[in-house]
Amino acid sequence: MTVAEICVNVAANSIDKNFTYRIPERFNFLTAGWRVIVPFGAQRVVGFIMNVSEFDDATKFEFKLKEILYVIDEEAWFTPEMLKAARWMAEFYLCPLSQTMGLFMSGRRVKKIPARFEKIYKLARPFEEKNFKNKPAQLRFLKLLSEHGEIKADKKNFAVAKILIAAGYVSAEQQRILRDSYSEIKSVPRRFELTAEQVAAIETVEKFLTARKFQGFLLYGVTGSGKTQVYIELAKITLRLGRRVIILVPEISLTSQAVMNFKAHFEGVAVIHSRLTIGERSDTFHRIRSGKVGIIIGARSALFTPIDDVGLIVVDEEQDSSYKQDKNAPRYHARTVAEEFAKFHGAAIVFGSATPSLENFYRAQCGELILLRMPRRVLDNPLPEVECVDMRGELRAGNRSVLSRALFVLLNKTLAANHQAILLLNRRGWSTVVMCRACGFVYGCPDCGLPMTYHVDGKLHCHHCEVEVEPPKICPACGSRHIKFLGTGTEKLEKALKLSLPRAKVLRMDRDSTGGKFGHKKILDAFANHEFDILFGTQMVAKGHDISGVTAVGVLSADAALSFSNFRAEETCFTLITQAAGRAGRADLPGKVIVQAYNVDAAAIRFGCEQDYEKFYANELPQREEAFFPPFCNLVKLIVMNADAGKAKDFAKEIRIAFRTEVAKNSSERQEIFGPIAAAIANLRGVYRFVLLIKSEDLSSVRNFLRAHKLHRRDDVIIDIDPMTTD
DNA sequence: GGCACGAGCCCT
DNA sequence: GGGCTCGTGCCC
Repeated sequence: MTVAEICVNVAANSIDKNFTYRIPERFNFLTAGWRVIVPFGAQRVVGFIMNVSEFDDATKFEFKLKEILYVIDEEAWFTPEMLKAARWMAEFYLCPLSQTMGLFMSGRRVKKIPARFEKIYKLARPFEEKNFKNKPAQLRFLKLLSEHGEIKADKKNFAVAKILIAAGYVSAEQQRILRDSYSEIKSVPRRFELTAEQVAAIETVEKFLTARKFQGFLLYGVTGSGKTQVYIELAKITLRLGRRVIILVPEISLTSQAVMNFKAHFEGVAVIHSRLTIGERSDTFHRIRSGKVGIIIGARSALFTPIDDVGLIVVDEEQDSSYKQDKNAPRYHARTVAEEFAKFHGAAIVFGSATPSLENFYRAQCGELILLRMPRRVLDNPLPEVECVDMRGELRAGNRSVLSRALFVLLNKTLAANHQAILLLNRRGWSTVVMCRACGFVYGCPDCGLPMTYHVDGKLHCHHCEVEVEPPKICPACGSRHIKFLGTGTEKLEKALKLSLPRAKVLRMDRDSTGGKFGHKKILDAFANHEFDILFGTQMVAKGHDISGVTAVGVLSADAALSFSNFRAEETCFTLITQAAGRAGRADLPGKVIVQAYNVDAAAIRFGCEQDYEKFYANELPQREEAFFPPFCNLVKLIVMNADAGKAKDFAKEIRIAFRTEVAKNSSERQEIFGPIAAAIANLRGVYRFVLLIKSEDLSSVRNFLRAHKLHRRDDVIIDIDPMTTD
């Protein structure tokens, strides 16, 4: 009798084991990696074969064995490397195996189902409250429905909805989820003379590529030092060896740029990211499987492309926090996962950055990663000159504008010379805070409580949950009419620029102005063609593009990031300044940068203006060690949730006590736990959230603890390994 | 996720 | 007593 160990594709934290099914004789070809349909309870679900084994026909199992019903594909969907990777991820991030397997299918969807649907409930006919006197849950649900119009089906509302559907009050519909499309980009190769440093970097990596041996590298090259050209040369070598290449960029918006660079040199380039349509994705997968593609470019989900024999993985701008999936499970860091995948494949992994993450630079110092330095710009272009402006001085001098006098002068000079400028202001919208002058009440999002931003459309937007509401005319707390709109976002900056530089053609780039297909690309192309003089916007204006006419850069509110009580605040601030400054003067024109800040003495601002990463690193590292933060510890964040604040807090305290007695006391390594404290989002749609923070030198004992208490199987606890924030 | 089961609750 | 609600635990 042949038996398969199967991971059922059911989205439930409570399932953390595989199930055994008999393989009928007609499916005797099945091996690990195939996708099948199996009976599961009363349902039929998709299952992934993890393992196949033989048993004596007389062998009795403790349970009644069921049979595999159907086979989905014509070949195994998962390669052995993919199975290994999914298993490793589920263990490392303490999430269900089906979830990490799902990543390799771009979600849990199965190929043969042509489109993606979600079940929603709608009100079918009006209801009267008096008819539901003894049915509080039904009434609550009906009220929610009439409020929101429609509600997504989930585990909690299933039972109530079923009753109401039977009674005719509610109808259920399958709603199709549609996605954006992506099309082809063409470009012409540019000839490059490699610098000595580029050649040295390429030769170092090449040794490991030809040996097909795993090794990690940190390509530390200043902005404009030609990192992309190194990636391209390494890709050529890898393809010559008959192996594949994965190029990761932090965001989907940066794929166009990367694709353009690579298409100039290679035929088989595929783009994979989460916004491809279903048809495009399956076409791309088909191209990859048929061996026509050697290079995959994309955001973090490109790691999960069905591809075998990977020889090189590049993680460009490796310090970027977009590589961490924070909002939903599995909360993985693409940097960590990419490196583990490289190990499975015997591949080289190259982390590239002008401002490496402290974690990786530390590892390079320790010799764990091989450090490849490129301290000079190509063609010996000079780094731009940076001037820091103290905005307190501007106020004292009577300048209340968002632009300092120095920046105003620089912009005028730049315009007069017919050059271009980039301004960075890392906040969207018009006003960043809406506050009552009488009592200090700050208007928060009805869902998550975070401060709401006023936009020119006249509404308050929550930048966290996309909620929009009308701004209050009177203060909801004290009734005062003195509502004040504070802080400056990109929309207000736009007006300020148009007023003070009326002849300049200005172009705003932020999440609100980059909607639709190729929103980013259209804006950057228009700017590169010099249809505009000043490009301004959020951090996306500072990321990885190379526009030759830009000689001036302004960083407004450079110290804004420092106001967050995050141990990475200094690093984020430093990186932003350096990356923005790097946009200036990349061609033969010298660049000039003005950094505006209040807190001009902060180390991040000082070293940022000097564009000196290593000084910043030398200053920051001892502080991390002193405070026992990464790279000196591993962080694990637990968010404990409950509609009852007391219950959530009590449970969190129980966990803390257990951790201290079971782990902290018995470990020879340093193990600490802090909290519970209210989470940054202290209340999400009526559910209270408390944070416990674990700092550990030995993650495995932390994982054992979490498993022993089955915390990873609960729906009221979020486990975030290597979180980006500590609240 | 979906479903059965059963303890507890209100109704007539 | 009976029907309904809602939480719990199982599914090879």
